[in-house]
Amino acid sequence: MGEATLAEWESKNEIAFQRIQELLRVLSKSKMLHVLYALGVGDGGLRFSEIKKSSLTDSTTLTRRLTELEEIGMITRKELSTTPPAVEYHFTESYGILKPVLEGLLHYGLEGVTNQS
Amino acid sequence: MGEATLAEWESKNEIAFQRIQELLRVLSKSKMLHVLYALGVGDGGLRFSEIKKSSLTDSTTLTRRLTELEEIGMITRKELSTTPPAVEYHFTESYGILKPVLEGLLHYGLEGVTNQS
DNA sequence: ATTTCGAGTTACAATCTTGTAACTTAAGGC
DNA sequence: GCCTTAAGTTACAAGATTGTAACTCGAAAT
Repeated sequence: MGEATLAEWESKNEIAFQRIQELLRVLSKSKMLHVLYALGVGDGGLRFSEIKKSSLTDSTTLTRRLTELEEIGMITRKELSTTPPAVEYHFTESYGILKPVLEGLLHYGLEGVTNQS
Repeated sequence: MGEATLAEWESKNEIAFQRIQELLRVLSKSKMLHVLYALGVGDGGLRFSEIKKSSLTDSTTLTRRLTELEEIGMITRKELSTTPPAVEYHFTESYGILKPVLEGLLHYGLEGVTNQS
C-alpha cells in the first residue's frame, strides 16, 4: 500500500470521525436516552404522547429529540388519520447499526452500577 | 420477581442512564475523538506535545479534554523529571470498559463512509 | 540574568443548549 | 360557535462550550 492509500485511509477516518462526532452530539442531549429507551421497549412504534409519558419529557424537548433522531435517519414519523390526529414514531433499518453502540453503552452504564467497590 | 425488584431494576437503570449520559457528554466534546485516537495509536503513553501535534488541538482545548478524561478515570497523568519537564498520559484499566463502545462507534462511522448508496 | 522549551492558565466574546410558560392548529363532538 | 385532545410551536432568559490570543512557570543552557 502506497502513500495514496494512506491518505485515503486518513480521509476516510476523518469523515468517520465527523459522523461519530455528530452521532455523539445528538445522543448526548438531554432526555435522548430516555426517548430511545421508550422507543426500544414499545417495539412496534409509539405515539408522541406515549413517548412523552414514559420518558418524562416535556413537549418542547421531546419534539427537539424526535426531530434530531429523524434528521440522522434513526426514526420515521407517520401521521395517523385518527381523531384527534395522532403521530407514530418507529425505528428505521438504519437504527440497526446504532443498536450495538447503544448496547455497549448500556453495558458500560450497568457495569458501573453493579461493580461498586 | 415482585414489585421491589422492578423498582430496583428501574433505579439501577436510571443510574446507568446518568452514567451513560455523562460519558456521552464528555465523548461528544470537540477534539475528544482525535485525542482518544492519538492515545490509542501511541499505546505506551504520549506526551502533551505529541498528542497536541497528532490531534491538531490547541493547548486550551487539549488541556480541557485531558482533564475531563482524567476525571472520568480513563487516563492518568504522569510527570516526567526530564528537562524541560514533560508529562505523559496513558489509559487506565478502566479504559477497557470504554473500548468496546469506541469500537462500536468507529464501526458506525466507517460503515457510513463505506456504504455510500 | 535572560532565553528557550514543554506544559499549561487566564480572560473573553460568540455560540449552542436547556427549561419554562404561553400559544397554536386540526378534527370532531356538543 | 365553543370545547377537548394530540401534537406540536414560539419566545426568552440562564447556563454551558468553544476558539483565540496573551500570559505564566520551572528547569536548564548561554
